[in-house]
Amino acid sequence: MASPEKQILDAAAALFSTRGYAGTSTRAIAEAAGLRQPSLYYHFASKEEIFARLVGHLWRPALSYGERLTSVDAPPDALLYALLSYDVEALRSLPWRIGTLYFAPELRAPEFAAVAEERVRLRSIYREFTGAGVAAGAFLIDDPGFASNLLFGLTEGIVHMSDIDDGRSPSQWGVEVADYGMRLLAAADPAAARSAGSALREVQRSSR
Amino acid sequence: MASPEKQILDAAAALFSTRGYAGTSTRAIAEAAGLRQPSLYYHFASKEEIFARLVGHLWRPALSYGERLTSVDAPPDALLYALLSYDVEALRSLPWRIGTLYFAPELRAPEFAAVAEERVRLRSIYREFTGAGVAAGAFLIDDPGFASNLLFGLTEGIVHMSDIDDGRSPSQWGVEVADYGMRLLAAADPAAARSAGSALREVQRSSR
DNA sequence: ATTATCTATAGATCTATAGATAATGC
DNA sequence: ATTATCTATAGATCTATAGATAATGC
Repeated sequence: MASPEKQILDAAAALFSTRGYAGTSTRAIAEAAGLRQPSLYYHFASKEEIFARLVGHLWRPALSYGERLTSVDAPPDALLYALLSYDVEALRSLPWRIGTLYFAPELRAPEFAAVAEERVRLRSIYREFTGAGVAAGAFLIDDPGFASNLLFGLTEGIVHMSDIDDGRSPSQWGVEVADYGMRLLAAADPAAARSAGSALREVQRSSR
Repeated sequence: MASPEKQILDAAAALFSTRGYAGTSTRAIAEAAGLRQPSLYYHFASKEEIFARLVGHLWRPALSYGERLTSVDAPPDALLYALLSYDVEALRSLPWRIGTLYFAPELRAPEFAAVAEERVRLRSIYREFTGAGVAAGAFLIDDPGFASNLLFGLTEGIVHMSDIDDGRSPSQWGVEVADYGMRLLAAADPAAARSAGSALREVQRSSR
């Protein structure tokens, strides 16, 4: 039997992501977790704290990985491939439809400025790798700012495809979306980006 | 001076899209529209009716256009180019950040099944044109189902870029995203798709 | 008479706290 | 004594209705 905290967080994740934060009552969370409404407050100080526990680190894994990649000596197309595939795999691995909380209006509130800032930093890493790739002639497009925004938007759009459950595993989603990303950027040598990018992923995986 | 209905809808659009449906009170809407809370009910039967007026037709323009395109005799890459550019232009033309309501959890409620179904139909048109393009050798990818989902996700991701206001007009957004869409699909002849697709847009525009 | 607003308020929530209770561990 | 729950409830909302009021148009 899972701990009460975990049961509360699971119930809240399911409810917040289907009905939204404001549309979910503490009573609904509690009952889904098998408790009475006031018992939540023994484990969490407030409804907002429950939400913060769920969304406080949404971008963290991809951001950490991206930041580590910035100090790796590898071609920019490989770096971007690795980041894209990691990011998408992480999104597809999220439990419930928790990724849809990326777009919860409450996340834009001042209390969650830190979360929003992590998103901005991740986007800027996409931008950096795209720009470096264009400069190096690895991506044959001419507007890295616009293209990297589209690419970032594409990854965020992934969370709305959680209703699509073809048989693909999260890691297959990662590499396939990364392949399409290389097409979108008109990669000069997508096969090289793929193999070098996948190699960077392996390094990541084994260093855990 | 705009009509009270319009002022209410404008206020509600701004509030719903920044705070969400459940997070917006009828009092907040009324006061933003310059009325007292109960006066809303002279114009609308319920809070939900206000929401329905805003989101009831979100996918309609693109869907209508897409359905008209299905009976046009043109190469599939041109059809897809036209649909993509139209869709994105329409999204970038929405007032406020109303497009973010595409993802409001309330839209998944049974009352809005008709809206959700329009989205599904639009997605299936994307799918149809993509499949036809692959069959005709116009798109050099091998999984039209997956690719068209990504493409559709990309357009939906556009609404989250409403904070990005580079100088581009909605129609520039349309053609540029369509250009990137052709890359994503590995179009065999993107320039042809662009010129034929743009021509289809012109026909559309002038027949209004 | 109709239109468009208002004040007042009913009735249903909702979050969070107070304080009782039972079980566990020293 | 501490831990984890419970019942009861305070106090603040929130949606929607009732019914008064003022202005407009026949």
